[in-house]
Amino acid sequence: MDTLFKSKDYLPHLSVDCVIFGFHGHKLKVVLPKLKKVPLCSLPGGYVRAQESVNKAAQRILRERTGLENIYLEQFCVFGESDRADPQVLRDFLVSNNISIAADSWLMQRFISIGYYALVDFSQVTTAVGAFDESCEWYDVQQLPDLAFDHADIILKALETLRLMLDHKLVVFNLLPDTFTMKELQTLYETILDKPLRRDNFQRKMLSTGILQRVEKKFTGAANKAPYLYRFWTMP
Amino acid sequence: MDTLFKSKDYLPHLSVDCVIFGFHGHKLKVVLPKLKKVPLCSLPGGYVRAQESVNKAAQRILRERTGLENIYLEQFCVFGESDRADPQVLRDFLVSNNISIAADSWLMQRFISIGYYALVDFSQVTTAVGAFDESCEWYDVQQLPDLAFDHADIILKALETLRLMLDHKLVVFNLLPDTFTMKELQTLYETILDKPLRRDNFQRKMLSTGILQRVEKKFTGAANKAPYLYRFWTMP
DNA sequence: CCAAAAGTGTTAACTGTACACCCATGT
DNA sequence: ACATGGGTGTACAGTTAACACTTTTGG
Repeated sequence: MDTLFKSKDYLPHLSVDCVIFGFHGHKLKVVLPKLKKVPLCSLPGGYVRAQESVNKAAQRILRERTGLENIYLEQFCVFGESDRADPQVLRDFLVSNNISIAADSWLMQRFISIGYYALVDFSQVTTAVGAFDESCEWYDVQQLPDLAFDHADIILKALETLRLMLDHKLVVFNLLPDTFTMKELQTLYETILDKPLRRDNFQRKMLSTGILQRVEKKFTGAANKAPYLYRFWTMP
Repeated sequence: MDTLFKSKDYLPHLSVDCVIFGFHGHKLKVVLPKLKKVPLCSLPGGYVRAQESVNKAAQRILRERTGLENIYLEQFCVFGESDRADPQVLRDFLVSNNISIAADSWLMQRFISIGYYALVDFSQVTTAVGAFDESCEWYDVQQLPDLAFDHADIILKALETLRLMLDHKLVVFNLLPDTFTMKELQTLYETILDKPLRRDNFQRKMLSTGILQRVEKKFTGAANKAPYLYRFWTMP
């Protein structure tokens, strides 16, 4: 492990954790790697290189986990409690995986974590299993697995921030494919806010913002009127 | 300087900068220490102790600068560009003050700064001049002096965040004395938002929140109706 | 009585919500 | 034809913005 992460290459005591949100099957999801040999998941995270900006580090970590570039990414909170990472959890992980590192290694020290959340198009992502991961999968935000350290708190705080953002920034389009139906957009809003919205008024509200471009009709084969497909209006 | 800040006592590469907002004479102000011997101000800041939470560190720094406890304090952004602190500025400061520290001292390294903003009652604060400060004064936010590093950006970002917060959190009362007139509260809002508000509607809106307690009348000796004094309603 | 500033009543404009109906599509 | 779900017209309610009037104070 020390050979992978050399202390002089990274800033000590500082980590970046990413809450990667996706939307699939009417559910809000997050990417969580499962740690090898211990029954815990963690947030995809990493360290900041000595000459790398923190934002760039977050982008790099995200790229390593999802293969995606140019992703909507926002720093939302710093987690700086001195006891936020239970050392026993880390020890269990190291022992279970036969990893021995010096007790005074920089990896054994206290870490302050900078939390980022990313909004990605679920269909575009192929999660990458890291060196210390058994798997790396999408989990329903409402049914999170057991998480290491304070990572459940971090996800909760990210979700809170996302809800606040919905009101005054149009960011959720990053969670959808290029074109989508009004119904899909509404379901996404309902999922994030965890409350039902009126179909008719939602449609009007969205159209009134002027950021939706009606593209074409979507014929699903279902016995009903084919909905329009919309595209998020971006400057050409 | 090395004798004051021992590397093992603090987390390296990590600093906390506080934007301390106050309100006086119809102006929004911030506390800024002026550096000794160089024509620059900086933000009141400090480092995080090895076993101290980041929030606690911010509180401590604030206490050292203003003497106040239990202050409204909120972490708002991390500043993590690798080139955010111009090394020449730091060198000039050190040379001008005849401070010699090793080129590889932890203080000469790159720092990631965690930005906090504080809202304080101007009249309660007596600013404390630090060891490396020539002075420590209140400055008008609209007329900031020259600032070291990226500290002007940090103040701007803090102000933006404060404006956003105005809408959905009642925080500004921390900037006012215990009792105040409706006019003073309105002026504060106008100053932060940098736009005029209607006197009549503002009054109604504030009263409708139910958080204002009418206390007594304030006779100023002016040739007009004496305004009521209000108090921010806090649980007993 | 007048000027100045505080407080309140009233109305118009706007926004959000609910109910309705019409439209398109496949069985 | 009809069941299903998408799209839109409209009316009602609640909120916000604007104007006007009254009240209080000292000169």
